Amino acid sequence: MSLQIFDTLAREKRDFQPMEAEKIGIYVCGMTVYDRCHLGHGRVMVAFDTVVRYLRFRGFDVNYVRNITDVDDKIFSRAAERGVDFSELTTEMIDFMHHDEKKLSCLPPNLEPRATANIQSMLNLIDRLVANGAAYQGHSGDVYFRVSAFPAYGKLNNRKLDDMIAGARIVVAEDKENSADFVLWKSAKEGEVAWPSQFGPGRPGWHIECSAMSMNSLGDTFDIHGGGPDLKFPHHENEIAQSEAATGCTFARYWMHAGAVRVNEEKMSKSLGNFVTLDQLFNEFHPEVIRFFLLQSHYRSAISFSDDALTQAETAYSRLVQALPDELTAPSSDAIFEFQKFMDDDFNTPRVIALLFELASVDTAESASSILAIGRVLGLFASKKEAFFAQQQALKAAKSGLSDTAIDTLISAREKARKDRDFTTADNIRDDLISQGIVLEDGAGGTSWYRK
RNA sequence: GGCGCGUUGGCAGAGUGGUUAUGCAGCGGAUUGCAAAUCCGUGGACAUCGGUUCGAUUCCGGUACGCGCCUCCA
Repeated sequence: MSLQIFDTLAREKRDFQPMEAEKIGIYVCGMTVYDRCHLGHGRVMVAFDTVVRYLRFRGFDVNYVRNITDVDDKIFSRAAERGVDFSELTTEMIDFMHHDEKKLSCLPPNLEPRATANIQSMLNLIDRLVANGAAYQGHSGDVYFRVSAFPAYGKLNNRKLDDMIAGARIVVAEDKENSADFVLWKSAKEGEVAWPSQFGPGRPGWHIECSAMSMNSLGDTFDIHGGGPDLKFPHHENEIAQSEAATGCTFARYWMHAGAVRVNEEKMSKSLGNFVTLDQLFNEFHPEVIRFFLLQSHYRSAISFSDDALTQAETAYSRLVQALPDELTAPSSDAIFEFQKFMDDDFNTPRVIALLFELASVDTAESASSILAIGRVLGLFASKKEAFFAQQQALKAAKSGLSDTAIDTLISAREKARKDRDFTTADNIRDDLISQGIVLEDGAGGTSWYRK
């Protein structure tokens, strides 16, 4: 069986053949650290974490690199607003990011190169581009990539240069030769954060860091390059241009892009202001539920976020957790085979989740272990059954107006009424509790309750 | 204007040229003082028009609607 990956550049599923038989290099564009991560970031984290986990399950030695963009105008202006040094802001946001991804059960990348630590590599790369005519310095001191020097420009996005210029909404800087040329090095104005360079003091353009850092860590050509949907253009197109113009080699062999997260039919984004941060979500839902919610859709399709959708996911996921075994024994080889078949088809996690439910309807130790074994490859079931439900209940208790002791008191009163065969009173108490999210269960050993 | 994607049952969401996706919700039953949970069972779908085909939700083409990118955004 071969693994198929949808390659954005080829615009179709391709058999995955790594450069080396056992080793895979994957580079994912990470966060610009000036604010908290939102669900869209979470989706990219979870999507590529799942890809990496599965490739490792498949026996590959995966070198997962994800950069941190800690040089950026938004960072500088946010830091200035707060009156702090920009590195203070980025350090704080990086901590938050690590905290968030850990909660989502994302494994840390093997390497997290930071732009600030790689300025010299970027300058070296720009040097090569200037030397071979693919870049030039304008009168303003800014250094630009010369798009006309790279005939394949637009190949990732299936765009022609002429079309792009016609529809361009960008203001053309006077010292660009071509409006599609993009900046590699921005010269610093008075008071701006700057690094010294052969082009004068300044800061790198947005795209160059990923070319420099990916080639640094994985080589001129590597297997997979991934990122969020909004990076396809211009970021990844420009990465290809500047990397391939410098090296003459194919840059990334497979391109993977996650789908957007939507809110009310619109993309969740910083500019629309319709985002919800992961941190906010963690106050409402167990992080495993959020991961499950993301995995319920295929990584490439758009996913609509709503409280209701997450609540549905919570119900569904809880049922799977309920079906987990106390300890892992041998899973069903048929189930593992099916799992691999679905995942080999461009990481079809929704189909795998359907399989988990099919397994959950079979009440055997083998199928219960299959659920756990398969789910773990997807990064699910990080908490044990009891811990999961306890954490979930704690989350709900924090939002509830009723304390545990108040509930216990009401339940005792109801018990007394039931003993007296006063079912009207007993049912009134129960209905009252249900309206406050407390569900009672009368079992053989007495009444238990949980928060819904 | 250019490039691209989507439209599946109440909702979410896979997939397939002829056969049950799956989940949530609903309905019926078992169970229960009544419930809840659980278990069993069950109805319900492929935007629209045309083409190819013995047969299309699935392939091809048109239309409508929605969305994304072309500007910072994962």
